[in-house]
This record gives sequence, C-alpha cells and structure tokens, in this order.
Amino acid sequence: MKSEKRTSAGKGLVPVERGMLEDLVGYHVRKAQAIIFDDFMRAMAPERLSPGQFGVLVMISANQGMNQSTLAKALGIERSTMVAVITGLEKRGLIKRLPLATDRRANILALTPKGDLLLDKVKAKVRAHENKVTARLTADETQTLVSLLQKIGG
Amino acid sequence: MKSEKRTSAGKGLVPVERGMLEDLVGYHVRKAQAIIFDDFMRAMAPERLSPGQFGVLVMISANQGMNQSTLAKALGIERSTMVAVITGLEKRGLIKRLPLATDRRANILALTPKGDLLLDKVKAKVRAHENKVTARLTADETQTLVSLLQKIGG
DNA sequence: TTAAATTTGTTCGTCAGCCAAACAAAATAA
DNA sequence: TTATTTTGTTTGGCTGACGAACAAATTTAA
Repeated sequence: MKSEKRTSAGKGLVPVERGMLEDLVGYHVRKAQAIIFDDFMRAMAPERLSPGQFGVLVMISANQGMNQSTLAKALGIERSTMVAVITGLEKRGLIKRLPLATDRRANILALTPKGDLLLDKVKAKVRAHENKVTARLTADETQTLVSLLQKIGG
Repeated sequence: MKSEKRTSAGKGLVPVERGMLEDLVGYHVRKAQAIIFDDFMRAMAPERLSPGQFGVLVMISANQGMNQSTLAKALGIERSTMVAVITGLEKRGLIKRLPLATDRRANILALTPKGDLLLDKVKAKVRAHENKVTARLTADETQTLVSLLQKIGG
C-alpha cells in the first residue's frame, strides 16, 4: 500500500478548505441561489418554465397593458434581454404582443388563455417549491431572510 | 391632451405590481445575487476576475495539491464545467496544471507567483466590495443572513 | 493476473441569463 | 420643423452551468 491516497486533498479524508469564501455574503447568496434555481428547474421541467420566464408571466398577469420596456425596467434587465424572453413565450403561445393604438412602437403584453392556465398551475408548483427550499426555516426566519436580502446593495 | 399617458403602466406614474414574486425567497435571493455579482464584476474589472474565477483561486490557494475533480466537487459544479475555468486561468498565467507522479490522469492545481500576487490584491478588493454591498447591514445582521442562507435547500 | 468497473480530464452541444452597441421607426420636445 | 428621446430589435459577446460521450489511467473483483 502507498503511504497516502492521492493528494491527501483528493478523497473525502481531509475536509476541503474554503478560505475566505466562508466569510463572504456573496458566496453564500450565490450558493443559495444555485440550490433554489436548480430545484425550480427540476420542479418546473414538465412545464418547461424557467425562473425568469415564470417571473415574466407573473408580471404580465399582474400588470395589464404593460409594454416590454416597462417590464424590463421593473425586472432590472435590459430591453434587449427582454426580447428573446418575450419571443420565446410568444412562440409557445403563452403570451401575445398586442399593438397599442396610441403608440405604434410599443407592444402591449398579455397572457393568452393558455398562458393563464399554465400560470395558475405553475403558481401552485412554485409555492410547493418554495416550501421545500425553505423547509428548514420558520416563517419568521423566512421573513427575516427576505428583509435582510432587501438591505443588500443600495 | 390624451386622457392617460401610454398604458397607465407605462411611466413611473403607477407602481408596477410584482404579484406573488414579492413573497418568494427565490426572487429576493436572485435579486440580491444580481446586485452582488454586478458590483463584484465592476470592482474587479481591472483585474478581469469574475466571482467564479476568484473562488477557484481562493480554493487552490487554500488547498495544496488539489485536482480538478476535487475542486469541482467542493464548489458544487461539474468536472466538465471546471475545465474551461481552469484553462482560462492557466492561459493567463495565474495557475498551473502540474502532473501527479502517482496518478497520471490527474492534474494538480497550483497558483503561480503571478496568481498569488493577484489573489492578494484582489482579496483586499473583495473585502471592500463586501463591505459595500452589506453597508446597510450590521455585523449581526450579516451573520444572521449567512446563517439563514445556509439553511436553504437541504 | 486478467477482466470489469471506476475515475480523471476532456470535448461538444446546449441552455439560462445577461450586457452594450448600433439601428429604424415612431413619438415627443424644442 | 428639427432635434431628441423612446421602443423594439439584431448582433456579438460574456458568465456560468449541464449532460453525454470518450480515451487514458487506475482500481476493484473475479
């Protein structure tokens, strides 16, 4: 037998050192986000809906007559980024781009009946997904978490 | 004048409704992550180092003789994903792939002197970046935030 | 010791999500 | 009427990530 397996850091024998990463909020936020994103994608795989697409559907549903620019601004992304998202959902028949009589540049966004039905179904699944990823948090802790997250950045 | 500007949801007159998104931890984690990522990229633009690349450098520095598989596992990503990251850092002369005598399949990862210098400089910048994004949180709140984030998922 | 299984690094195709620059059409302001 | 701004768009590029498939090397089992 050889004195030691691999690199000593090779197996699960020695715990891997994370250095200063452990102290970084950014690292932990990133990790949590990855876990949540992954669970969302798996849960919503049958409906083929990503977190980003879900957000867009919710926003369109909650804001009648909104155009792409307004939606992009509200979600904090660029207009150019929004184009492909909207196009994708439109091609699947979940939303429509409607002409606005008073401004021929703008597209008014609206859910189709199909999109409305899908959103209802997905909303329930999203709640279940949320319950799952926050299962180890109390309601209070979840509220605290959200409050603290909202203090980040500005 | 026309009765109302645009779509009524068009300008900043009417606040945009976020529907159920406001209640979702996933939505807030995503938002915080975007803010932190953005600030990190801007702050580290001179060194052209992304959060992911920084994490890899920190891990290599803190774990001597580690191979790519171990690193990937520790960071929760696939081996195939790690390849491009390592290749990119190696091409910039920040790290090296070293042969391991006892296992000719494996690459031992190590920082070059250049990588070591850069990491030191960037670490200071990262701390400043952290202070900035958590500026509105007390030390206690930051610790609470990390603890709560760690409860997410499993 | 030989055959089977596993591990390591890799390539390739694919996806989510995002930005900035440039542009035409349309609307608004000067 | 002219200049400016807004809307949606295309294009090219970047970060970050998977899974399938594969050859070479190593380890395990028969």
